[in-house]
Amino acid sequence: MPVSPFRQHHRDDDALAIALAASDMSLGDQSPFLAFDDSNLYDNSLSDSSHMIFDFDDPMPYETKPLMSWDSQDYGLSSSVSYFPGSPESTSSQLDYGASHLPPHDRSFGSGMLGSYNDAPQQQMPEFNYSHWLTDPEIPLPPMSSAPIDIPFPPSHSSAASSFAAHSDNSSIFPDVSLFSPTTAHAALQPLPRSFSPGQDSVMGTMQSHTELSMSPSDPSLSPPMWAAQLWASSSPPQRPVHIDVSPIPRSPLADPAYDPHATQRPRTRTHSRRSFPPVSDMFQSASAPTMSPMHPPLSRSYSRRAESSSEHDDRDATVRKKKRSLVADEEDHRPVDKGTEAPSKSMLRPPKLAPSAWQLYFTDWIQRHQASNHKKLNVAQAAKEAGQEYARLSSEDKEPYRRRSQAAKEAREREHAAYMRTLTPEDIKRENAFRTAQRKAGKSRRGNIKDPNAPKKPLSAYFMFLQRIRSDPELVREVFGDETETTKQSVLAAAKWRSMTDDERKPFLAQAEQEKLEYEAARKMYEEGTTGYSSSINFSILPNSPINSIAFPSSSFLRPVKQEAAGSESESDADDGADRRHGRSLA
DNA sequence: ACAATGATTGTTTTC
DNA sequence: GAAAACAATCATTGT
Repeated sequence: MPVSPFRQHHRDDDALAIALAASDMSLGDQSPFLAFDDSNLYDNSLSDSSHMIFDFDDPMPYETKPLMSWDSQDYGLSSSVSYFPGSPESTSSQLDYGASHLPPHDRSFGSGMLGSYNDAPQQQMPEFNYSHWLTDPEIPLPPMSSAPIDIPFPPSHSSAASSFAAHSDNSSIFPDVSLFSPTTAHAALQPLPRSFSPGQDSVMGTMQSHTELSMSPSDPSLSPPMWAAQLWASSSPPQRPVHIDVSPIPRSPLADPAYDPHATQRPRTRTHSRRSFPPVSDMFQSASAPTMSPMHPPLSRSYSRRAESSSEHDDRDATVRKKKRSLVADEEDHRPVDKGTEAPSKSMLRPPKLAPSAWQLYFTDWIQRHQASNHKKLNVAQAAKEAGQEYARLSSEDKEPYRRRSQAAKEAREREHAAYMRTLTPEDIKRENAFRTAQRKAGKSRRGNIKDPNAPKKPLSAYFMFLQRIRSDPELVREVFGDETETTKQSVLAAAKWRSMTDDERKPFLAQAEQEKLEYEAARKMYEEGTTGYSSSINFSILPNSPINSIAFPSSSFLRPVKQEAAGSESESDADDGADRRHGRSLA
């Protein structure tokens, strides 16, 4: 049944609070690569780059060493934090994440770890073999270079008044819309075409008055997403001016759950990128970043097996389950495309490797232990079998240290990966997706495209809004899905329900979708113009407390032959009567 | 192709 | 070859 809009206005605040909380949480996202600003970069505060996203166990970094001005410094650092899978004893010491990450440099070095496993002379730096696994969440972080922008909570007036205002206004295009989203509720106060910030000092105010700034939208009529509007609008009372030139990161924490004040202000263009962050670029260039330079053709052995697999090995038919691969001559490999616009023949991405699982940590320990006591070469398959059996026999407590190390590594890797993804320019992503698309079309891979984490998310369609609505309400779940728990079958049921609904019943969802689409378009436009620091990857409609949950749902009772057929009514306002009435009821 | 969902299935990771 | 993490898959509609 319809939910009172009264609740909803509190939800507006809730949504903001959630978003703030999310942004707050992301403060903990302490990847060193997020700490960039120019000063940091140039005064070699890379000191913390011990959270390596480099793949040191690859031969290449050594070969390319001369390209890296920071190498010696960082190598030293990395070794100091390199994690050594030592004995179980040393392992358990890892429980203390404080300083315990420092490896016992004694026998670990001597045994040469897995490096010596193959008698190859890669003792050059055996300790780097696992540095990419290294994760130490507690390595001291560099001082924050920029303070986060204070985002005030929305003023209380944004609550009750707005939706009522919208309701009393029948000329509104989407009469019901204010009920559905926090952004739309605010939109009621500040409709799209209007100047959305009362403060002259607001970011957008500044931008609009300096349209020639590279960071400002070229189209002054362009409105930001409503959430953004609210953001600055709500800062009115004690006006807290936010100038673009003051804040290096003109993005809204509210807007982006992944917001991180330490975050790199991601360069929008390649050239800008290279110019602004040479050390970073070099770093990524050498290890994790897309290989840009034609001087460095793809290596025969990639840095990352994962990356490699996404490129060179994508022709494994195993990855293609149902595609009937047309056996057309594979002509795409004949020309090593580097046109930029065309699909490259290889993936340029070098994301950080996966963190080792508890098992993997155990296994490397195992290998090392056996290597120390047994000079014969081990058969890896045999070793895995034996170690696997031993691992299976371990008690939960015995596994715990490994689990914890794995967990720490995983978290760090996650941060690294997120940081890495944020460093990708739209061009990088375009190129990679072109590659993946080509691979898919050739039947060589099924991997999906990657998404720009900085770009605004596509809005949900009306039907998906509808799905959200159902999933958000256990009662509706029961009503529509019955006992069906499989999501795919639920989709079928929901689709049937959707099809059975009248236009009037769909109206609120359509309106909501329409509204979010507008906001998305605005956000996208800003993003594409490179003006945005705020990219909302947040989708308000899916937040737990989203007002979408309050959309009146056409319950079975509602579906009974209702007289409100309003058949011929094609005008917006007429067609919305049903929804209005429903909300009206709940209001009364 | 992608938005959400989550159980299931297949792939990747280490040597 | 091991175990576990990761990622694709499915089913839907609308853009």
